Amino acid sequence: MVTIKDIARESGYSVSTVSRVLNNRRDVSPVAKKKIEKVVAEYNFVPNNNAKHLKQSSSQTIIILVKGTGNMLFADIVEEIQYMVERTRYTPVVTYLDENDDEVKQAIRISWERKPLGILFLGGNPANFKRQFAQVEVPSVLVTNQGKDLGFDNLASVATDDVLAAECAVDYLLEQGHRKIGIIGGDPSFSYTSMQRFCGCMKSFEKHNIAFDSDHGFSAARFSFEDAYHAMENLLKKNHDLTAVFAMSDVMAIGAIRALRDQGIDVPKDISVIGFDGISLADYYNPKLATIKQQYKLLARRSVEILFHLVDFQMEAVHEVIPFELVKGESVAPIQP
Amino acid sequence: MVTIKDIARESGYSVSTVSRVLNNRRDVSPVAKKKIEKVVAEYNFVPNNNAKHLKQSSSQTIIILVKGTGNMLFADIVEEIQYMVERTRYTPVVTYLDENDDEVKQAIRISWERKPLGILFLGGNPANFKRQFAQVEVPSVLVTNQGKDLGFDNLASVATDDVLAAECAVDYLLEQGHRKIGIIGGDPSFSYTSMQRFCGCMKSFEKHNIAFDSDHGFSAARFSFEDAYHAMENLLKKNHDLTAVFAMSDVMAIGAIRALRDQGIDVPKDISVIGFDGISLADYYNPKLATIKQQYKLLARRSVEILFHLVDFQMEAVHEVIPFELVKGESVAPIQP
DNA sequence: CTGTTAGCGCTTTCAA
DNA sequence: TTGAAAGCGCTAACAG
Repeated sequence: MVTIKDIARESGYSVSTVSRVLNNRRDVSPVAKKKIEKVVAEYNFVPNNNAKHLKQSSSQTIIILVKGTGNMLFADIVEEIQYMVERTRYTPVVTYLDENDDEVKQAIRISWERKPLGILFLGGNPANFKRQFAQVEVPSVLVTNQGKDLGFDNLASVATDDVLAAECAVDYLLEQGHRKIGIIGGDPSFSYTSMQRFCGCMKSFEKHNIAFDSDHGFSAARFSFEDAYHAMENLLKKNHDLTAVFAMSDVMAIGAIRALRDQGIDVPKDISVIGFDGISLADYYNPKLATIKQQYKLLARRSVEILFHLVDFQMEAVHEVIPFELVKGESVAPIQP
Repeated sequence: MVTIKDIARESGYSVSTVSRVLNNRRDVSPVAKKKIEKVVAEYNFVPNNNAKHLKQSSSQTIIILVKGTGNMLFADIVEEIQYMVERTRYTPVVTYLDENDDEVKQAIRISWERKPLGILFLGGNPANFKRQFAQVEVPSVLVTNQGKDLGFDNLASVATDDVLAAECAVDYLLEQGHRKIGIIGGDPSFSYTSMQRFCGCMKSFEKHNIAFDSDHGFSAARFSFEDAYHAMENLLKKNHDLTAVFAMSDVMAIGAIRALRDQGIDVPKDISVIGFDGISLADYYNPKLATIKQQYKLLARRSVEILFHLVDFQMEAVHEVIPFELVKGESVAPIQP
């Protein structure tokens, strides 16, 4: 492999001058710059990042840590964030983590290896933050999860109010006359988000004086079509008089609708279904999904802006709530008396 | 940050012994191992990968290079590949590349930085391979793209026959009596895959002696719901007597169906639509998509097996074609005479 | 503007 | 079984 030394030798300059050119420093004569760039191109030289980051004491990098590759809402947010960061003097670096990874552990490792200026967390478990976030010294923003209760002064957050949004979804079903409502969602004891949304549902039921038996009315699933499909089957078995379902994500809603249709049950004529997230697929599905639309562009924009305030001006970490929107779609119908 | 030196000092052993323990070498006394592991845990020590890879002459890593985060077929394949590699003595590392990145350039950089044993390319442009793949010295497999014509002896391939598969899709539409067929796909001059699939369509038309005017009958789009939606609108404007559409991906098919329905056109009663890929969403959509199902599990399995043959036994690079399956779904109906 | 020098944290000989 | 020492390729003072 060709190294910076080779380039130095071939160009007749020293390694440091080559390094300067590679990093676009201005304290290099145009002649040297030109000559070195020529040799670099000729040899197809690519600097070794390991060596670079090993030595480098800081970078212009913003890390975007995405937990869950398959999350379509995150995909939209990431794209928007990348677009925004790219047009600043910082460089976005997207890193995808497995659902089972500890995002905070990874953040610690990455901060120490890459020395980023800031980190944006897409998805994440508050438990992991409580345990170790103190070791992350880099300004960070928790996106789509509230971080106020965590109380770290280098951790801001930008999120939809999951409790309120779920409450609103169930309110809508109740307003349409539904009383026998099923819930499909993530396991509240593992997924904080699911727990929040579940609480929202309960608030709505209580407000309307409706009894809800979670043994019967709730069925747990991971956030996939297939799991939701089975959860819906499960729900049908345990409840013979359901008229509506709240699914904690649009993907789940679609899995549920498929399960219903496969049993000859029409949506929304026989059973209404409302989802959560407002991913683009929701609009392309048949029927168009009723859902709680998270404003992904605004989530992205505010996250970046707040991170930059932390990075550039050492501003205080704020916790911002982004309003959601109830999209009525076509998958919910009123109960006919 | 705590480094290997700190661990050495605290444990009373030398840096080399610590390094041995960290890398699970067997030439360490159980006593030393135990003591060092205790200190490592206590200090929450994580080795710096930059330093590690900088020095390390080889690793047990298999790199999975995925071009296109949003590709749902790739998501399925990646998951399967990861699962397979994890249960061997190798470590899978998934790296996502932007659609605009040069995957071969990245492969060169990564080989040089990470010293992997092998690389699996998901997606990629033959032009990039022609230009620079010679510089990749690591055994590789091109997944979902044919690599036979490229003629590199360290590049195998495992793919669906795109030409044949597209031909089969159009054959099916013709068999159902359709004669006015529109095509939505990627730009054949940029996307090799799209070009292949387009050729397949042409073969079918020629075989059946059907004239096809690509100015009218073809509309280009990127592989997204939205682009396909507009491509479909476009197609409708230019053709008033369409009875069927071949979309080069399931995502495109869904975008197209939405566009049709939004104009009051029913699928499949008024116009039939067939997709390509066989992603899980195809089964969950309404109507269930007619599509060409790529056997993603088999693609994944054979890719890994073939790569291991290259790595472990320096076997010759083979080029395997994986059979596809025509799924009839519900989105294609015969023409009623 | 340019070169010399001293490491970054780790792995890997080589000796002991 | 262990340790000392020599770098991996690069950046970042510092001196000129």
